[in-house]
Amino acid sequence: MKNVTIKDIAKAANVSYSTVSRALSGSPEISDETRKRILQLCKEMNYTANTVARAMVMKSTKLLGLILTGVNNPFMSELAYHIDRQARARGYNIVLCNSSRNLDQERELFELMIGRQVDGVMIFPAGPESYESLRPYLSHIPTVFIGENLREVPESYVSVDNYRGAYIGVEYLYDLGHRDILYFGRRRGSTTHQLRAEGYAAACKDLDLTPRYCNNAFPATSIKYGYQLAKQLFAQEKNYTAIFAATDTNALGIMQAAEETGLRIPEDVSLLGFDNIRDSGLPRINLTTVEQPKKMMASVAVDSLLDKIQSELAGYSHRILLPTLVERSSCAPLNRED
Amino acid sequence: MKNVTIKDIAKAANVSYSTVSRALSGSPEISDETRKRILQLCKEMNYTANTVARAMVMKSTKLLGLILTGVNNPFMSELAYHIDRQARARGYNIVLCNSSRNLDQERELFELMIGRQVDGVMIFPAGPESYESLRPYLSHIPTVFIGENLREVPESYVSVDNYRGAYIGVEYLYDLGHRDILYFGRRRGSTTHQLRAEGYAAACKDLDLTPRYCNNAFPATSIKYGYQLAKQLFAQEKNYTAIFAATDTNALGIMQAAEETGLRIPEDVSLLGFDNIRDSGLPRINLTTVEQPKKMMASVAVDSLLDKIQSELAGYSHRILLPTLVERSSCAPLNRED
DNA sequence: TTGAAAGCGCTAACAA
DNA sequence: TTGTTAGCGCTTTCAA
Repeated sequence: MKNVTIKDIAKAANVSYSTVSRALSGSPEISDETRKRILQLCKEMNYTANTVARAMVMKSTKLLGLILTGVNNPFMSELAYHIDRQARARGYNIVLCNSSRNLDQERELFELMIGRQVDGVMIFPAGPESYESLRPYLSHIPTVFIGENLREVPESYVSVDNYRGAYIGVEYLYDLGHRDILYFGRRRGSTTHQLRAEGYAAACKDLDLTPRYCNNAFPATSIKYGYQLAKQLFAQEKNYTAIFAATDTNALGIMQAAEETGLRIPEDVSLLGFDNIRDSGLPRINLTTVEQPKKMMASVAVDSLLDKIQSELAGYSHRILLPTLVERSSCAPLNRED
Repeated sequence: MKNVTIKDIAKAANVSYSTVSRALSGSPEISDETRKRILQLCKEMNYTANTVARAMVMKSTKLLGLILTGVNNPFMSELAYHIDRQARARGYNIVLCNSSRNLDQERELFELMIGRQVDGVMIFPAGPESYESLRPYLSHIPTVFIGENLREVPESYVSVDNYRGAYIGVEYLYDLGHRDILYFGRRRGSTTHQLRAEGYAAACKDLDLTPRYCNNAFPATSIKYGYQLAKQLFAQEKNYTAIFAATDTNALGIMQAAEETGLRIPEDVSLLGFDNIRDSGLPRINLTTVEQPKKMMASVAVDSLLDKIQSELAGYSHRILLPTLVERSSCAPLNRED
């Protein structure tokens, strides 16, 4: 079970162990002949370099922390997948942790990451308070936030232009003929949601539409909460022809409530989502939605982080990606009789 | 940016650094007074223990490798979530990697894990060949396989009783009145699938049913392949009243094809899945299915691995969990007129 | 081109 | 109860 070390190789090759190190690291200060001989020996003796020992002297673990609120969430699991691929291509591995949207845990995880000497961390924050809560650590370790817009905060993040996404969504519905568009699931205490609501409001203003809201007082966004909210909504009089859901999970909840209520989508009401999670493309669901480009976000997140690590520069960057509309079949043109 | 070390604390406290180490590790060979003083100082000076250095002398990184074919898959992302929670509760962290079902990458990943000195690895194998392919490493590092049954192979694994699951599924359909049950998506080259097919066949035999198969010649299981296969199937004459899909993703593909064909589920044909992935519980989908208990699998996987790590024992264990039926609305009773 | 030796931050055996 | 010291496996000066 004991692994063979550089010393074992040195002994076998009858050289000093610094020579072996040189052979392995591809240093030029070594003769071709000895290098070959040593490399050959390494293969034969089944040598695997000890990354931990190397990390200790190099002061770099080639490890990146990834803190998510939960990988089980389909949006995040896709993100995680792409982040792993991108990081690996750049020679790094991922230490994955879930905060369960809990600020205390989140802080604990950050300390853990620091103790583990990861070279940097990517974090999908538990909430808008995360920044304040994590601030003491941010000067100790390169960090990039993902997903949430931190706005004026002087830390790196990558996210989608949520304002613009909502704006695009309203335009799409408008072009389909809709004039009464309900914004469903507005939630306080989330910058992301705040920005989406602002984009919606702006588009309404520009297109001369009356904004209507169905606010989400629940502490989070989920299918269940979306469902409960929609049940209440459908019990009231309907003064809209289209619903713009703040998130796809909300939209999924709406679908369920609609089905039970006998409301047909898109015949009786059009439904537009935001995020384009995996579920939205499923048969029978086919939700038209504003997409967050997850693969791109992952790629940009890793790149930003590595830039930050390598440059030693204490600056920060805000990378805002443009969302696009993914057309499926939950929105229909409105034949207005006016 | 430079982190404070045990030496800095020692200097500040005016003690030797082994004393600091003792204070930190909760050793009894130290006076309460100095311990308190040191701990206080650590807090003030913002000391975080360097896990890498500790790992080096302790010969344990408290890191567990997790190799999946892809976290973006909903089944695996749930598994990963629970594995992280369970591992963390036991003081370990997860290094996550995706093999993309590629044997070469899988092998590379394994070497990487060994180099990183992880204490053990959990792997959802790329295929049934994985065991042979990874064999050379298995003696170097405690490993447990997840998901796939390896049958007679002398390595630890945790999986669901796929044979029994299929059997239960047929019984359920039988109790609903179905006598003509098609097994959809049988695939060679996967022990898991093989076992499910065997369970199906055995149940048919015991219940005096004629087994019917719709084989999957595609290299993997996915919604897309399920859809393509189902399209072919629905073009032929229908000699069954229920379809038992080998996996939920297959079932999802069937749903899509059925929709296009005008076949109603469950009115025209009942549909039963296997796995209970997250999507199956979505509104409008509501797939009745045989569940793999993911949380339990995660928990058992972590426990088995830690047992193996701690006991130093070179044995292995096969943990087979019992699947259960999750009833939703894709299966209907059959009113037979016989 | 190679070897000797220091040191990364920590634990633990041994001395005091 | 505390200090001294060796050593984990590696990289990297500095000498030879």
